[in-house]
Amino acid sequence: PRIFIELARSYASAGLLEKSVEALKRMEAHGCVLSAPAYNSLIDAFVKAGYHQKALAVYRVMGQSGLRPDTYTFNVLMNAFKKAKKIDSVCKLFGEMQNQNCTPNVVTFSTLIDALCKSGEVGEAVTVFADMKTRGCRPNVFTYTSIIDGLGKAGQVDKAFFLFEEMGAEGLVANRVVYNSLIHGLGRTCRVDAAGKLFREMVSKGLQPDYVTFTSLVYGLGVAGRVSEARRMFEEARNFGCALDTSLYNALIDSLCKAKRLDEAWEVFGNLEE
RNA sequence: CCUAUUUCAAUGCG
Repeated sequence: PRIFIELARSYASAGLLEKSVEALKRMEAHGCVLSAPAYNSLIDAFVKAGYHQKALAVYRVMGQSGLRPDTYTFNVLMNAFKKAKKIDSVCKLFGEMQNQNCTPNVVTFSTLIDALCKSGEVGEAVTVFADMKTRGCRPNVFTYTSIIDGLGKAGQVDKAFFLFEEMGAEGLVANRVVYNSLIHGLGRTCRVDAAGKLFREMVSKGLQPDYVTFTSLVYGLGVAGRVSEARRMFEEARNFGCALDTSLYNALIDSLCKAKRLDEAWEVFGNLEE
């Protein structure tokens, strides 16, 4: 079945609906069972390629062939509409799956929470977050990252911090992405010292900071007007063996320009061209 | 773009 799914996914990434479904169905002629996971995989491939409508079309084909959509199916579709910024459709699907006695799992809740955060409804996200707990679904690191990021972007860094600590108390191990989210949130609100402290903390735990980490730190220092430190942090990235990404240069040049240190900005810009 | 993935979700830049 593996081969047919892979072939179907290839067609999907090229946006070919008919061909992909045909490839998937072909497995039955070869004695394989065409199951829900196979359809889910194909739907996901269309979502990843940005074809939300075609993903939905496959979902309908699935229903017509008598297969019940499962939790994964709904998760993939909710993610599709989240990416398309159709928050109403995400919520609708969430309700729909429960009408069909399909149980939401931690991915379902995480996706919903992330969708709400990204559409500016952080309050709603917090409600859902509390909801999932009372329904016996434990948030994981993905869930926490979404809500921490959402709160940070909404300027509610203190709440974000609170949840970060709650996460640790729940026995979940913070990874690089959570740290990055919180550091970014702190940087936006000029709380660079707290951001720096977290940076050291993540390093001491053996986590490898990446270009996202450093971009957030440099950007935060720049916004706070602490340009020399921004320059030093940029060098720090080099010391950590972090690839000097364009976004990192961007953050530094931005900081220098804001501080009217244009000569230095040009100089850095010159390094970028090589 | 970057990243990631072979059934699903999280951080960056433009």
